[in-house]
Amino acid sequence: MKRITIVEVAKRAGVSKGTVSAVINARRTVKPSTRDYVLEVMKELHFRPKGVARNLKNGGQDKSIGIIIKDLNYPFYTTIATGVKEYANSKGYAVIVASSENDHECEKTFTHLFSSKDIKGAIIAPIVEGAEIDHLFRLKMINYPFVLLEDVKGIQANVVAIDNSRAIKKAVKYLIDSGHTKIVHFAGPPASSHTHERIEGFRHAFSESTLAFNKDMIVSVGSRHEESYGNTLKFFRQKRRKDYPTAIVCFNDQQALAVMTALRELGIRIPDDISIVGNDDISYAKIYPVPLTTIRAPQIEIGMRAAEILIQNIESPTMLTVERVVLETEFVIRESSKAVKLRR
Amino acid sequence: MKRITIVEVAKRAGVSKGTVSAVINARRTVKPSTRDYVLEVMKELHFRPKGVARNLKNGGQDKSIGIIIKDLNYPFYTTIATGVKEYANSKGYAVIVASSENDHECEKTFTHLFSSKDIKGAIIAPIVEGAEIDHLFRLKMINYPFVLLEDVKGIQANVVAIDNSRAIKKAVKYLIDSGHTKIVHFAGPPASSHTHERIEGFRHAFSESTLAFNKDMIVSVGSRHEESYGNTLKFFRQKRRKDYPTAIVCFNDQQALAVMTALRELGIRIPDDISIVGNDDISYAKIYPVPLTTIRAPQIEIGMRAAEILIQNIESPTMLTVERVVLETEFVIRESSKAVKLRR
DNA sequence: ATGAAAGCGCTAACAG
DNA sequence: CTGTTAGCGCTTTCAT
Repeated sequence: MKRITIVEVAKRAGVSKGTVSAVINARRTVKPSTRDYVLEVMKELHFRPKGVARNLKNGGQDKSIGIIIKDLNYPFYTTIATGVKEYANSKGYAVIVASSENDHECEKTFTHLFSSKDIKGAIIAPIVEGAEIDHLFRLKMINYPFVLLEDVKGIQANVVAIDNSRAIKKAVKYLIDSGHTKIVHFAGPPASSHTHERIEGFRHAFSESTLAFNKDMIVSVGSRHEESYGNTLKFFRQKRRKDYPTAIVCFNDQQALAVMTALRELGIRIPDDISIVGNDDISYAKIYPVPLTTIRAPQIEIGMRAAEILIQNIESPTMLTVERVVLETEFVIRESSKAVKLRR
Repeated sequence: MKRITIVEVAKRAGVSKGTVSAVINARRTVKPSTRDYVLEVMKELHFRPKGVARNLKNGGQDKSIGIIIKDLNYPFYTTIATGVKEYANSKGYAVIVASSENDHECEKTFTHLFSSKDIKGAIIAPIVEGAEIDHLFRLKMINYPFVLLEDVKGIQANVVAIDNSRAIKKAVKYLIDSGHTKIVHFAGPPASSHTHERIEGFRHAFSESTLAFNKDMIVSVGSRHEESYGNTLKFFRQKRRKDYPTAIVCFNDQQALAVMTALRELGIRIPDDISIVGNDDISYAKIYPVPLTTIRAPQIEIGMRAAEILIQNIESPTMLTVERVVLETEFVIRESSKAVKLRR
């Protein structure tokens, strides 16, 4: 059983391909009666014209780009996508978004899909774990324009990112400066490069202070809600109260929320007992149970810059040099953190 | 200046089209030295193979569907999309999402894009305002499978939706039963069909009670944050305290947040002075400044059902009968509402 | 290991 | 108004 084509329809309707084509395209040059009949036959045969074939002749003029994010439900990413849309739309590009949900296969699938559908280019928040990057090389081979939202080792490509290390450093410095001495970092998923960069930043902050860094200050907690919530509970239950940290630097705002929830459960007050600092500044951070002190990544700007670079590459007839832009973060102090009073 | 094709590359590299094709497809039948040379030429010419042409021969076997939502940053929609993914992935389909951002032209663009790229089908949260639905008719004409997330007058199509009217009715009934007599509805954007259905439900609830409905109980407030916030302020400022309602039924959770923010500004306490009821139950509703009493729409289930129907239609060789499924909502009581005590 | 040629399914002129 | 025909840019046998 093979696919039905325009030829079958033509034959069955007793007209020529050309006519069928005309009715598909709603051209007014077709006599209503034949038009209706052809339509009827199309319905009968359940004929679906193949877009790909239609586009071969004239096509390729649609302007569309794609963005592959890691989590459709994390506002950090959808806000970046909004930035992308903002710029892209202004240039006449439609943007479609796909989410890998942190699955590497999924990311691969989408890069293939985009290129094979002639989506003109892609912005990719890459999974960096297994360093499996054949699919990115493939894109390079076919000169498919793309920009990464995170550095990927081993490939030279456009990147727009933030300096995670510096961002965390700023936060830790603030904490230290405001008197905290028992600070821990609740790290993200081991597979994420963000996790490592942030750990690095945390560490560095100490090397620039009088406090000593110590491996126990890094606690692997993860970022999904259940996971982070559970790990936080565990962390505190196996500690005596006097060994509690006075400040927690969280991997991101999502984790911070789970941590807050757990602390509340444990009867630990924020910020009186413990200060919490998030990361990202998603739009909901300000309405958190306690409005969250956090490190703002300029999400809209990230999206816009990425889109700008991407579209430049798409429209350039020649190969452009690879760009790498690193955007600044901003430390936003809200109510989840405070200076430490002298010990009781 | 015309587009570079495989022919130019072949000519320039002194090989045949077939060979170039082979290197593009990373076939191992090409001698490394010629492969490298061809690659070089490709780079030089900045050649981007056209996916559309590649897919014409074998293609059309990729499994992909799209969903067009109205707001990329409203968790209600992204959660539906998550439901879609869940089901679709289990059937081997990739899903891409597009957001119309409430713009009708945008919706149209995406339906065209999807069908012309041979995305196999679409789930659409339609803008219903201007009843401009040529694009949907076009989809029907080419037998393109799609399912709507909202009824659209004048077109017979698959729909999976919730009963907005009944949902609100439940909420209002609860409010009335718990002693509220001064209830208002903050309505959504006039263009949305949800707005009208919800107003309808609000109205109906009264006809089934001893209280009388009155036009002033419906206040057009909108759903975007700034707008709702401003309108709420305005509403209360032009009223004397004793004329304040005791309960507000909000259009959706997003609006409810803006309303809460405004009330706080005005020194009105929730739920002591006024009860607030939202609509949707987005995941953040439970961490609102005051955890929000709301009407839960089964977002994941909506997505999954829609995907199921869509994929059935995609895979069926014959035309299936149109389905219309209406999912039940659930009233979730949290802390933003309470029974009314006898008047002070 | 590479070249030559026959399509893939549709659209776009032109003829008629 | 409708039929005819020549492609669109690539993939794929099948020879060589």
